[in-house]
Amino acid sequence: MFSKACEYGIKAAIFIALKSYQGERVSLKDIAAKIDSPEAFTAKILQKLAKNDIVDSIKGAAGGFEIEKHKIASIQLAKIVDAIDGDSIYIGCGLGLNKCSEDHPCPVHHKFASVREELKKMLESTNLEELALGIKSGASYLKT
Amino acid sequence: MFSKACEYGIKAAIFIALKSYQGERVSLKDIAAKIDSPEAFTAKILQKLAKNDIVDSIKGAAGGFEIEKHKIASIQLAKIVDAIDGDSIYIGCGLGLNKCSEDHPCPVHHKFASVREELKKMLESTNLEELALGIKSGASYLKT
DNA sequence: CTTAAACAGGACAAAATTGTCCGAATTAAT
DNA sequence: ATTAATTCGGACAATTTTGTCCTGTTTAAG
Ligand code: FES
Ligand code: FES
Repeated sequence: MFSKACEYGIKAAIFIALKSYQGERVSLKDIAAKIDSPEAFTAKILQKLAKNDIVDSIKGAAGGFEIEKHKIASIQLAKIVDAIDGDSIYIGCGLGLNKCSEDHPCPVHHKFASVREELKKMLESTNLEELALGIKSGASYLKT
Repeated sequence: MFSKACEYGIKAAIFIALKSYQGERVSLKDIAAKIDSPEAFTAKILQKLAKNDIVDSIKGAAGGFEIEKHKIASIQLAKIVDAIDGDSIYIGCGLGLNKCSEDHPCPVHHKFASVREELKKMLESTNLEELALGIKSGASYLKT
């Protein structure tokens, strides 16, 4: 469904949000350990998140990643997915036609488009804050 | 969402169903041309569909692929997807945890699982016959 | 100022997916 | 029987995705 990069990106963002909520800045090493992801690969993904203004990266000793507290609740899952995987999941044809359209639909268009719309709505209506709270409360987990 | 292999597989199955409905057997070359897919790669996928008893393959001159008419309406999209991509799309965790479960859910589990369930229902409730009829009636297209 | 901790980013490597080629086997038609 | 049309399947190649490594830069602390 999502690429590995996107999975790591989502988990990393959640973890950073959680820590930022508690006023802590986290290092790459910490992130990778907590979400169980390859460190160097995760670094690339964090660069993308930083370039897309989803997380802030601070260089130098005592540096790391953080998200401004007031932004946490306003970052939707959709924004992260879009930053990493692009928008093909929202607008691409399920059977790989050049372009998904009502005028020239593939055989599964109508059925597929509604599921895709569900997914889109879900991603747009879910924000980092609620996801981070789930981790904090022990209701959900980032690994294993 | 689906792999390329799966996309080709679905389109191929629809085309074969359409022709079988009209009592015609189709060759690999024909299929690849009509669904706009690489021929040799499509051959591999058809072998998988044949091994999974979704299509029948007939060797030799005047050979090709077909689906028994009476089976067309009973072949669900889910069966094709499962044959080619496996069941990870149904049972895998959206964030890549080893195992999706209620007991140890990832942060998006509840939201994701319901979309996934929608997808599953869609795939299970859609059969080759209706898809083929869409093509036959000109309501949908297999390429461009 | 020096050092150590951290991110940035380019080059590289491994693995998975997608795609190609070709010889072998099968079958219908001549 | 021979030939031509066709699928089968193994080996290979290209591309994309995933993952690693190393050097450079930034910055806090001593
Ligand atoms: S045209 Fe295929 S999903 Fe819309
Ligand atoms: S645990 Fe992640 S989707 Fe169920």
